[in-house]
Amino acid sequence: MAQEEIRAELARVAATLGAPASVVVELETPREKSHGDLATNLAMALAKPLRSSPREIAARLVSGLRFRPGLVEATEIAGPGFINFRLGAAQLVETVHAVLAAGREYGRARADPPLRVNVEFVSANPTGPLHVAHGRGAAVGDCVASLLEWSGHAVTREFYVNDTGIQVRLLAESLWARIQQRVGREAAIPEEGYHGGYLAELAGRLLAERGAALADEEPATGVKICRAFAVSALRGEQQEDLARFRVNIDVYFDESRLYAERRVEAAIASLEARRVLFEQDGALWLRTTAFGDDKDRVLRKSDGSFTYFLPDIAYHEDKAGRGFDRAIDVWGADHHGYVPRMRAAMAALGHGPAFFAALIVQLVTVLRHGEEVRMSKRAGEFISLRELVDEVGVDAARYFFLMRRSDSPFVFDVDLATSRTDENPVFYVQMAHARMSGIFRVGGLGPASVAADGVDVAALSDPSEVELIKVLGRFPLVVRRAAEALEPQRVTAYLEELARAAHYWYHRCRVLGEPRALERARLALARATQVVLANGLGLLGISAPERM
RNA sequence: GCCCCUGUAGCUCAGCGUGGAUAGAGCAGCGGUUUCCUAAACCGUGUGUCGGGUGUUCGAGUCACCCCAGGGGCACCA
Repeated sequence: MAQEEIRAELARVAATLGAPASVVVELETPREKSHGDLATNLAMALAKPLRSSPREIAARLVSGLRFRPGLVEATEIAGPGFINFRLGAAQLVETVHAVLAAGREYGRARADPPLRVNVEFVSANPTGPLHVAHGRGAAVGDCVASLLEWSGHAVTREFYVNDTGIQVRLLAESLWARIQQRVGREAAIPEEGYHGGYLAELAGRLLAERGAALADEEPATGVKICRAFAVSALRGEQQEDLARFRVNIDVYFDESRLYAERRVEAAIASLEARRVLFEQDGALWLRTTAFGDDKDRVLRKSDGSFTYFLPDIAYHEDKAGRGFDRAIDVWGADHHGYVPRMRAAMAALGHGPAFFAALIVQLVTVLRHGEEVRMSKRAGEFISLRELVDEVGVDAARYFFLMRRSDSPFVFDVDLATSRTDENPVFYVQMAHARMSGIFRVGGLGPASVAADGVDVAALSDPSEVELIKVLGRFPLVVRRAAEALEPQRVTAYLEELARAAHYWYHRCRVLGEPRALERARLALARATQVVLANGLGLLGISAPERM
């Protein structure tokens, strides 16, 4: 692509001027059209290390640049030292060619070096159905994973299952109480337990499976049976919900495995070897303050039991042990205070700062008919992911969850998500794709039959098509930036911009029935636009409909 | 009390990590054009204390510090 060629040439010339390797060559698309198609602030970034004025350096850079014919039409130095590039007209056709040649692969990149990345998300306790906030985490985690795949990395999608501990015990006791109630006995659900109606339903299923005699078991035995049944049933439901939400988890990692494989002891031993543990007041502490945390943390309490922090450390150490170069966790907002200590623990174990990253997913509130739908898990009333998907569909749900930064609270407007107007961004983007498809349908042409060969450059001269092609050309850069920043909302923002350019072009330029050369050129552009829209939507896990 | 997040146009938000050219988009509003491969689109229209202040810098929405407002977190809980 033109961007990569220009970037490489800038880097080459900068090196001949003695630029340090630490200065990264970045190209951007200027807001102001008169500033050209691409611009770099490289000369300004080099001003300090080269001890010269930005404009002087810019002049030396420009005089050294050698581009192949047709790539760059004009280069100019502007403002405080920007170098602006105006691409040659042939670049437009090259973009169309590149899109059509790469097809479904357009926008994918090769990583250097490719990394093994573990993206852990949702990780809900197996204590109930997934709710809307899990849905947001699922969409974000899945899309971040896809972005990294598109950038050439090897990604594993992972879900951590808390199958031990107090929450699961309370779940089992709550189900046991429901069993007792079913057979007409007085039984109270533990105060801190699970009061949702789904447990009453589970109790019915369990009784049907095991017979009424189950209720006469010793409580200890009964609770144990309840526990196994509930965890398995609820986990199964969560998996179904995720599958329906088009999320495919590669690895479900059970917390119990950490104990079975003695990973917890191994983690203590590793920390011990690094001399970052100390004992105080009968407890075992990790000196996280030596790694940026604001206080030290207990790993093993004075009563001998572990805090939750320790298995979490063991779990992340296990990820490293499985060969992952990066561990990216998608956590709910209530865990954000946990980030510094986990980062500190990873540093204490000798992992570099790039190993661990946490994405915080903020709360979701649901708006229906202009009113907030209140959610409270404790009272057993909340909107499940399933209900939301039933109401708005997978496409709208995923798109909405992805269109804002994950760390800012999100108001999900159900009415907007289901509206068939251009105010609804997912409708607007999908409609652009459907319109491109419509051209081929009406023309009786297979989209795949369109080739860029023989396309007459000069034919695509309307400003709307020049603009559309430039937007198409930016897609690979957008994907790369979104992957680096772990920010899916950059892709939705881009798709809206692309859809806008496509709708604009569609209304301004007819395709079918134009003179032959022009029709061919425009068919190629329609196909290229369709491909990029489909690729972008596919990256987000959203369908690209042929008609709507 | 300490920590984190948020604060940008009437509304919803980009932009902040890597400071850079007159701070952007969508929606809503106002004025106009058109009704054609999909169900409306297009053109024009913005006097924003970038929450406030101080500082660093040739240059700050972006970095540092302080303050204000809203939300979240704080444990030998999970």
